[in-house]
Amino acid sequence: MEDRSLELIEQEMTLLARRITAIASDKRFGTLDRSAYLLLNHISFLGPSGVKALAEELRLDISTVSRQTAALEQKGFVIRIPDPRDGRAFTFQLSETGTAALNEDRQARLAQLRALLEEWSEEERSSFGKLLNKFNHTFSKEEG
Amino acid sequence: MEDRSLELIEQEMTLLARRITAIASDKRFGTLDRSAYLLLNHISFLGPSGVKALAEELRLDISTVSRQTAALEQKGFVIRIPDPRDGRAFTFQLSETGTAALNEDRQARLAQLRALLEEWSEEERSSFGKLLNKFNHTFSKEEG
DNA sequence: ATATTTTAATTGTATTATACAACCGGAGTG
DNA sequence: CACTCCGGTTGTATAATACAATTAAAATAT
Repeated sequence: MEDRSLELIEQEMTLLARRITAIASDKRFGTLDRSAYLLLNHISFLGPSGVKALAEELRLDISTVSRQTAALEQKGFVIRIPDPRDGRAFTFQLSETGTAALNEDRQARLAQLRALLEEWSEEERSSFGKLLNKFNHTFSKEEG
Repeated sequence: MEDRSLELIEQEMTLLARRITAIASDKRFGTLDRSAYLLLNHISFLGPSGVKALAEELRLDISTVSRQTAALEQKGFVIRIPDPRDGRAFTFQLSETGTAALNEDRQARLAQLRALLEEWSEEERSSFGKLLNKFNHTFSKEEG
């Protein structure tokens, strides 16, 4: 295996993580805070989910997700549905408000990304998306 | 522009940021905490730098970097060098201890990444590295 | 030359994201 | 039924971060 590729990936990834976090926290884009967007996004992606599943997917402690979903519920973005088969468990699903807020935020982020990647070739964008996707999947397999 | 690529990039990036942060905070790899690694890494990359330059590069508030560099200095990982041309300014440069700690941590991260990307083709790894690098540069141009 | 403004950095304070540990109550199993 | 396991919440602590106020040096303007 070529070490240079690895080194480059490692280097760039470290920086990227910080930068993504920075723009994701930027209040100019949408109204949702970073953790809210992350969670709503994943509930939308996974479908109605309990805190455990969300925590695993996002590599967060269950207690963290518990608090964050409680906050989302309190703001009316998600609805807590008791699991009929298990008296302890719930799933959260997006409310209409939550769906609307998520979409609005997502559009804002997409617009920003679109501007950023304006000068990239279609081939680069497509390839980048696929590799990011593949990386996240690889990650899930090994770590999850 | 194809919206699907954008959407995929946006989606995966959101998740990726969370996952990278999670593994970067994992104490099993190296001894440096996340912010220490990030900073030492960038000092090593940029050469001796002041808090302002580091803050800009990492999109952090100057006060944050000031505290973090102070902590690094206190631990002996960096040395504070007064700027001879400006009585207010300093640069930080890596000490031997700092260099050693950084390298050790970096090796641990590389080993993990190597395992993760074991089954990828060399072409994929190389392409991923280049695209990440390009993305960070694009970012710097537009945002910085 | 002095006064004003700008700048590099630090420090005070508050917030958010997060983890770990203790706990509660329902589910599954011997 | 007793014991253990599991989903979730709550208490508590810490780390990362931002914004505002401050300090002192440098640059600029009068």
